[in-house]
Amino acid sequence: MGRSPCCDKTKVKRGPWSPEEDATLRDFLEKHGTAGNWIALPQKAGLKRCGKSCRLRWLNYLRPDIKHGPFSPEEDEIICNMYKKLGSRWSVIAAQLSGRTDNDVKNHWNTKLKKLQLAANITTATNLPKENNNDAATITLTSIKTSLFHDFSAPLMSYDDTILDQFNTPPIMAKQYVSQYYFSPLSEPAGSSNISLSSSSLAMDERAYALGWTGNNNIDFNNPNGGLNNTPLLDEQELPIDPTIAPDFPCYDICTQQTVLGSLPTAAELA
DNA sequence: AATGACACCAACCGCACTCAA
DNA sequence: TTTGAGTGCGGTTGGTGTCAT
Repeated sequence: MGRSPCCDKTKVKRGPWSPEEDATLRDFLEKHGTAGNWIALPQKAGLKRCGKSCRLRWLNYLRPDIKHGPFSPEEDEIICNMYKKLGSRWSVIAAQLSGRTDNDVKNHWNTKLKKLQLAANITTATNLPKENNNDAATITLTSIKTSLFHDFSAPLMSYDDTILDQFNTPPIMAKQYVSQYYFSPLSEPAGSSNISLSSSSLAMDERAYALGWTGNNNIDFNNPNGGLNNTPLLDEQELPIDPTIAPDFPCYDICTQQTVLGSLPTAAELA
C-alpha cells in the first residue's frame, strides 16, 4: 500500500512563487507561525499551495535569516571538509554555515564544488607510489570522470568553474581546460600522445596541487583504466604541500608551449 | 538575430523518521 | 503496539538566464 499524498495535486498551484504569494506566506507566518501544522497552513493563509511547498518556500527562501548571494571560500572549505567526513548530509553541513540552507549547500556542491574536487582528484589520483616516482603515468579524462573524489584533506585551490565544466566535454575542450594551467615537471616533449604526470611534482605546493602534471596537446580517451601501466587510478591519498619549493619549480605552460621557470602563478593570480 | 548548449537553482518528489492518538 | 499525519531530508527535475556558435 502506497503512502497517501499530502494534498490533491490537481487543486494546488505549483511552480515558481509570485511576490504576492511570498508576501501572503510571510505575513501569515509572522503573525501566526506554523501552529505546528504546515499541511493546514495554506488554507488558513489563503494560499492555493501544498503545505510542503509552503514549508519549503519559507525554509529555503523567505526566512529572514537566510543568507543569499555567493558562497565564500571559507564556506566552500567547510562544505568540502564536512562532505569528506559526512557525505551528503546536507542539513548537517548547512547547520555549520550561518544562513545557508541544505538546498543551497546541495546546489552549490552539485554545480561548483563537485567539479572543483573532481579537478583536484586528478592530482590526488596521480599521487603515485614512491617506486614510480620517476615514471610518467598515462591517464585519461574518462577515468578521471569515473574516479570519484574522496580526499578533501588537501587545501582548495582557486578555480574557474567555466573551465572545470570542460571536463564534461570532448577532448578539444579538455585541452582548453588544461591549457589554463601550468604542468610540471617537464618530462615529455609537446606533441606526444598522452598527458603524463609524475608524483614527484605533487609535493611542490598548493599551486601545483591541481597543476602537477607534465602535459602536452593530446589526451588519451581510450585507456579504460587510466593509471600507471593501465592500473587503476589511485585515490584517498594525502597530498603533501610545500609552498616554499614552488617558486623555482620548472613548469610547462601549455598555452605558450614554453617552459616557465620560477614563475608559478599564485592562487590569487590563477583566480 | 536566431539557435542550441549549458549552468544555475528553485521547486518538486517520495522515502524515512517522529510522535501523538 | 500499531497506525497514520506531519515533517525532515536527499535526490531529481525543469524553468530561466547566459554564452557560444
